[in-house]
Parts: sequence; structure tokens; C-alpha cells
Amino acid sequence: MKVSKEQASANRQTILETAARLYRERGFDGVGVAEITREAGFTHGGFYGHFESKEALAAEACELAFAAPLARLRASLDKHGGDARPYFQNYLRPQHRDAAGQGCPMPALAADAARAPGPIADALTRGIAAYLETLAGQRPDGTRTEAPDAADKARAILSLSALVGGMVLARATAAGAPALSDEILASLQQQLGDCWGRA
Amino acid sequence: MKVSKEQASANRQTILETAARLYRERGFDGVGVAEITREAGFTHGGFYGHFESKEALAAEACELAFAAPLARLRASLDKHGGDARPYFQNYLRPQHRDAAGQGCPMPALAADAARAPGPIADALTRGIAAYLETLAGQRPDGTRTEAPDAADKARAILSLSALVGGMVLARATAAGAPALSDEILASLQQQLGDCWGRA
DNA sequence: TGTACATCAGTGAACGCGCGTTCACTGATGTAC
DNA sequence: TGTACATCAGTGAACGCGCGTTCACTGATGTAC
Repeated sequence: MKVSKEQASANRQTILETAARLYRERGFDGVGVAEITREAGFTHGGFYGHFESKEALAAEACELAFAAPLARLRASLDKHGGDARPYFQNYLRPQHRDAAGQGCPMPALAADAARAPGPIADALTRGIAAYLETLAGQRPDGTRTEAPDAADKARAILSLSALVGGMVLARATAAGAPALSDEILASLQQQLGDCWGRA
Repeated sequence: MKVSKEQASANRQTILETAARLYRERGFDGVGVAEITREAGFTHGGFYGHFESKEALAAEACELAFAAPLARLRASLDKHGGDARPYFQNYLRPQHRDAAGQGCPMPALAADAARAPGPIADALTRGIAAYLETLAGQRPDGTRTEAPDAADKARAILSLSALVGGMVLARATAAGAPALSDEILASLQQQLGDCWGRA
């Protein structure tokens, strides 16, 4: 059952996107090659024609999982004239907490990545660095800079840490203490809004 | 090879402590019953005399992993007259990043716990709530309150989110971008110090 | 206090299962003439 | 353009392995007399 080259390439992309979703939903150890390929609509035997190993897929999936959120951040900053607040408000919505598969890879995968082999950790590291650079280059007054100063970097680090940590805590408490989970998100929305507000 | 009741109880505790360490180091899916019991000095067959299942062990290990850090937080607040800064400075040291097995269970296990079965997630949820309560009851001026207001709660949420998110990001980048990892920790030390500084 | 025996903590082999990976095979694609 | 054939994307059975869990067994503990 050979398929055309374009179809094969599209199938590879389908597997990759399915993996990026399932890994974010269940973690690297929570889903296997067989389930990913099945969910993508194939049998697992053909997998190794597309990827060298499960690890190679995971590393590529990580990289892919960063692309959309990063593009979203940059588009949001552009659209709102350098105002970061709409992005933070959106990030901290309950819908993001409840749809990890489509969301930011940092709260979903960073803890796993710290224990994962090189290529996977590297993909996460590059994504984190890109996020921090984009945030550090943005100032609350709406201007952008290529040379962020210490205050710019500090603001970016605190904001990203709060986003990631807040989402991790909100997800961990979502089932057992939904009111607390909601409060965490709402409180951070408020505080990051204040932090990035225009004078 | 029966052993005395006291010895058996001590052996159970050894398994539990070993599990709490290994789970924090490698995640719930990164270590099995056989390795935990072996590391504790036993064979895996006797495990089910102490615990009902791997999940039951994981839930108990989670609870245990919170006990020491929570006690440390309260002791630090007591010792320093209600000043939270020494605790934050200590939390954000590279040594904590590099010794997850002895450290705070939130950055190590909260992402995993969000996907784990009820008892495990419940243990994490209770631990998170206890941490937040303790922090919210503490004011930067050193006084404690039983009825934290909105600002107290917000300060606690932002601080804990930054601690957890910062540690997650610092661990994820430790191998691939050590300078960035150190910068994240140092920057948060500075900023949380400012946030909890006395006027 | 001393002895005989029941209890039961820990051992190690075994189980069924799902994992990552391999491979002989199939049949549509794409190319050589 | 039409035909014959080599290529190779995808299939599904099979592999070795480690997982969580079970169980018959061992022998020191602890108790009944």
C-alpha cells in the first residue's frame, strides 16, 4: 500500500502533530508509539520509516509544540501594539488549563524534559530561551528593544515563571480543589496585568 | 525470614522514603516497584505486604514528600521572626535545582500529578493548599494572620507560582543552558526578596 | 524460664501485558523504455 | 502515450524486555503452655 510522496509527507506531519498533542496531555511516558500512530490513523509498523526512534519523535514533537504558542505570543504583541496583557490573560484562562494538548508545552512538558535525554531537553531549552527573549524585548510601555536591560530580563523571568508555575499548580489542583485552581489563575491574571500595565 | 514488628515497620518507612526520593528524581512513570524495593534493600515480592499497589505507595510518598519542605517553611518563618525571604533564597539555590530527590515535590511532581489517579492528585492538592495557606498567613512586615485578605492571598499565589515555575524552568534548562538556568534562579531570588522586603 | 508451634515478613520464580523495535510482505506509485 | 517493472509507504505478526502483581516457600518472631 504505497502512497504518494506528498501523502507520505502529510502522514508524517499527522503523526508529529498527534504526538505533540498526546505528549502534552499525558507526558512522555504516558503514551507509546503504538497509540500515537493508531490515533493518527496508522499501524505502528510504519512508524520507523518516518522517525528514527521514539526519542527522535519526542524531540521533534517538542519543537513543534513550541511553534504555535510562540507565534501566538508574537502575533498578540503585534496586534495589541506591544501590550503583553492580552496574551497573559489568554494564557491564564481555565480553557488553557483544561486543554493541555493544544496549549503551552512548558507547564505540560518541562518537568518531564528535565529528566529526558539530550535532544528532548534541548528542544525545551531552546523554546524556553526563545520565549524569554521575546518577553524580555518587550516593555510595558509598548516599545520593543533588542538590548533588554536587567529590569527587562527580570520582568520576563518573573512573568514566565508565574505563568508556568501557575498553570502547573492550577492543573494539579483542578480535580481536587477547583475553586482554588480558578483562584490561582484569576489572581495571576490580575497581578501580571498590573505588572505589565501602562503608567 | 520473618523480622520483628518494629523492624518491619521501619522497613516500610525505608521503602516509603526511597519512593519519595526516586519519584521526585525521575517522576512517577520513571521508576518501578522493583527498583524502589531494591534501592531500599529488599526484593520486590514483599512489597505488597506493605502497600496495596504502586498507586497507594505513590500517594503516600507524595504526602511524605510534602512533610519536610512544609516543616522547613514553618521553621524558617519562626526562626527569622516572620521573614519569608530566607526561605525563598534557600528554595531558589542551585543546590535545590540539582537535588530534586530531597527537594520540594511541587516542581518535581505537580505536572505528573495532574494526570495521575485520584489519591495521588489529592495528596498534591492538599500539599499545595497547605503551602498557600502558610504563605498567605504571613505578611512582609513579619506579622501572621488567620484571616488573610486579598492582597495576602495574591502575594502567596504569585510567590508560590514563581518558585515552582522558576524551579521547573531552571531544571529544564540546567543541562542545555546552565547560564540561563542560574540567571532564572538569581533573578527570582532578587525579585521575591524585593516583594517580601520590609518597608 | 523453657519448649513447641503458629504466625507472618521477606524471598524469588512466575504470570500476563504493553512497551519499543524489527521484518517479511503487499500493492499503489512513479519511472524507464 | 502506453506498458513493464522497480521502488517503497504502510501492514501486521513477532521479538525481547521490564512492568505490576501473585504465590508457594522459608525461617525468625512471638505466643501458648
